Amino acid sequence: MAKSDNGTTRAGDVYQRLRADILGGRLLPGQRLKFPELCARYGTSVGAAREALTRLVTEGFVTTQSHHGYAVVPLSHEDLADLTFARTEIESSVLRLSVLDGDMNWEAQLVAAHHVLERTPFHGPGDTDHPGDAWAAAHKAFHLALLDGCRNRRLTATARALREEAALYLQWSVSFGREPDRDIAGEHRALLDAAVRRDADLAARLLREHIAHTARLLIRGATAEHSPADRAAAAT
Amino acid sequence: MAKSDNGTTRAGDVYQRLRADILGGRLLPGQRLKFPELCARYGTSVGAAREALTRLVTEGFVTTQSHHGYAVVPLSHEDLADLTFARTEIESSVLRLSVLDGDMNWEAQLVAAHHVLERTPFHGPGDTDHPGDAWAAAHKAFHLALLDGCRNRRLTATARALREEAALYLQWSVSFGREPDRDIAGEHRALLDAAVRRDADLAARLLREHIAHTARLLIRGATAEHSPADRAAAAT
DNA sequence: CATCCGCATACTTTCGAATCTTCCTTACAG
DNA sequence: CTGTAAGGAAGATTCGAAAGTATGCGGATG
Repeated sequence: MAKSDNGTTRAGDVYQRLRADILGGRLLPGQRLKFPELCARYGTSVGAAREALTRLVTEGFVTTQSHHGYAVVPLSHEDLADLTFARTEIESSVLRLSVLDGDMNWEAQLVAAHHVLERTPFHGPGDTDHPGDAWAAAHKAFHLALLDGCRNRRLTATARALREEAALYLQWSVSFGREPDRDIAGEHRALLDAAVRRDADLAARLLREHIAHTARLLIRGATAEHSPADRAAAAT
Repeated sequence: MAKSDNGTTRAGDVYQRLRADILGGRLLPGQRLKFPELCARYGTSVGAAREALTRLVTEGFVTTQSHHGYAVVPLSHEDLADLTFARTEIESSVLRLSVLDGDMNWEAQLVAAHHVLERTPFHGPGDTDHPGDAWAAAHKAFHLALLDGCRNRRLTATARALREEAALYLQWSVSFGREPDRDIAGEHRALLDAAVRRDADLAARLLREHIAHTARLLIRGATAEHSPADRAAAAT
């Protein structure tokens, strides 16, 4: 939303590192963020940490209560459902607009992103449960490319923000188990086809299903094993 | 989005007052917000002002660039079009969900809000151009009541945030001129009827038109007379 | 034995001067 | 006259200790 002044200021620096640590799973959901710890961890003063935290609060990665400090936002099935539903609504709307508004350059970038995604192996080396980093990056790039045709800054911004939040859940999903009968690559190809053929309604519908499908897997995985909240509590 | 800790902390207090001053038109769009001025105006220290500003940035009321300070967000026709389009998309979606999900209590609150709106005179005492404060409040309450049936926190939060942003444009619209053939009260009544009759699609369509209609008036008024940006620049 | 009160501790919040960056003015050379 | 560089002023950012607030523990009381 706001093109924050990252990198050039101390506070912006801490903000980025803190954000990366939360999204990267190095800080656990629900974990309290105390100033003494933060200052030691990032080698800054209280003021800088405070500013970084207030930004993360408005982005939904951190919660706060007066005089009770800050904490990484806790994960819950309920919240995942809320987030997923919001995403299906907004992302599909934005995609529809994207397909209607997108110019040829958008199409080209989209095809390019899909090309990369298609040729990137799903699994990282060794791990057969989680998707590899390379695939995750290509996947994200493809979906952002899908939305990029939409001319409306506010809509694309909210869609992207929700996607970032969803990344938190992906990080903490115990098992990103693949359904045997699911064909993720096929879903992406179908999305690409609908977009290039300018079938906005079909594209929107496909995206709704795509998101809902992934969310179902996450919820099932989290329910089957320990919930993220449990793990966080245990590790604290 | 975040239930910020207003009121209980110093920074939260400044945040609220600053926000009210921007929305109330006491701070001009595009105006720079320098720390010495702010500290004098609100009787606080640099730190508190800074935190308030960072929050307003993420809400879209203030902009910032590294080492270049903060400023009230500048208004423009382009941005108004962007905002209006985002609102038609999101508010209509949320209203559809609201009509589908809302329970009897929601219905009751909605009817109550409409009752108040219907009996509040449009014009304040004297002024025949701008709507009166009482009407504006009732109008806002009615529209919020419309959206309140939606169970999804994120969607309702974004819809409300966009409405707040729109309030900024309303504040600075030179002439909220009424079209002779427009029947605002009738539009509201139609919205209420569709909602109570649970016709989600009709309600959504009516709301789209309602928002677009109002925005057209704003744009026309702003184009006819001085643009808000001009006035802000002149007054600076 | 359970409950309540007060104290000690840890943490959050606040402050404003010191530091650093940027922008504007002015002087100088080409 | 134009373009460039140095100096100065204005303002943004940073720091960390002081002040304020909650939490948890221990002892006293019913």
